[in-house]
Amino acid sequence: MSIEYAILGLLINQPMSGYDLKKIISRSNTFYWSGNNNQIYNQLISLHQDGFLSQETIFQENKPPRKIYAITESGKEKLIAWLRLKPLPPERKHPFLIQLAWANLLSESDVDELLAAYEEEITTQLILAQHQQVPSLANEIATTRQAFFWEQIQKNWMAYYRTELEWVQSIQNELGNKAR
Amino acid sequence: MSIEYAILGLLINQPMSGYDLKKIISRSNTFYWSGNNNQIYNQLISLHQDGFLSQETIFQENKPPRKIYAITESGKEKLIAWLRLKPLPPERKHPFLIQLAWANLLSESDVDELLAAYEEEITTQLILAQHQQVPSLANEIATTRQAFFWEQIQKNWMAYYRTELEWVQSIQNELGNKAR
DNA sequence: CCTTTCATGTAACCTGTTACATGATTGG
DNA sequence: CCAATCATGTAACAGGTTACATGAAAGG
Repeated sequence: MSIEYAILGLLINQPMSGYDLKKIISRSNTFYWSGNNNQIYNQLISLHQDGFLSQETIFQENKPPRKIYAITESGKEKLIAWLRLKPLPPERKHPFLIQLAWANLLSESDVDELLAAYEEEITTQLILAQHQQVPSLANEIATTRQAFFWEQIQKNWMAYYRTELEWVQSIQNELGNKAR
Repeated sequence: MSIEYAILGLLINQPMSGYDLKKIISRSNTFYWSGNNNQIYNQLISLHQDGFLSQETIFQENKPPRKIYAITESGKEKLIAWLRLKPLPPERKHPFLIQLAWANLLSESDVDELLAAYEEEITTQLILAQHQQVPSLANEIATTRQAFFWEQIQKNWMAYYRTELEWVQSIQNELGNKAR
């Protein structure tokens, strides 16, 4: 469960409410979660209970009160200990590959449509990734070192989608050269 | 839930038991599932109940009986209908990117270690993908058209890991050029 | 002797998703 | 007037994982 650490990391830059975290997480695609309530609010409560976060409630006029969470020393230690762990390999769920695996059951034109639809889908994702703003930079750049790492993350997503796009286009080319 | 369709697809090539499916699914990395019992056996039962699979029990000497499942006409229709659906974008879980996002909290040598560990991890995955055998080809090649699609799937995995590897190596280069 | 293979199945659990609920305020 | 924003929270469910259980046979 690394959403736990994404939360701790975001709270290093500045204290925030669950609502703020939810917005950042659901709007970025670096954090691949939907940013749903259940996970974030429950995670905050349990991190708070375990002393990794402190919490302060701020009452506002005409608006619901905000619960602001800040990371504690032990929270920081927990985060840093995790950061040093051997990285896990990335996981991919790729239902389109399952579709392709039995695409021989489809007509040529159906396959063409499938490939075109996938190409479009990835193109959209690539454009979204290009305009993706780095959340931490949106507020205050912590250090140039952090900015460097965030750049690398964005590069990773771009390279990922570009590879996927080139792949589907190469299939289209090969099919085009053979028959049509 | 596309494991459902992975099962239907595998059973198009030939009738099989849950045990056989489990082996194929857990040994290939095209199918990203662990191939655990719960999902496969339950899925088989529910597909059978809905008439998408037929089932026959074969008793053996000195071995437990096998339940052989075969795809029915309506199962084939279900599969083909799904194959024609607009493909979903691939999903990635990439905890290493979350680690990198706050890698500025680590020392330079810790970061170097992290990157080296990730590079090694991906290299291993790449080698595994190279030696990965296509399950359907292992038995009988259905058509050259299917063989073509399976090749593309393997290419996708290879390109995926190669991109990831080049990415991490480019970070190592940039860090190396700056400081050391 | 211990592990693996064959073959099916159950139980408990974790992660994550969608949908719902409240209730005031702002904007098109 | 309807939708979105602010802000927290609950409930139900889907998808997937690990671990356990059985019991015989084969292999190192």
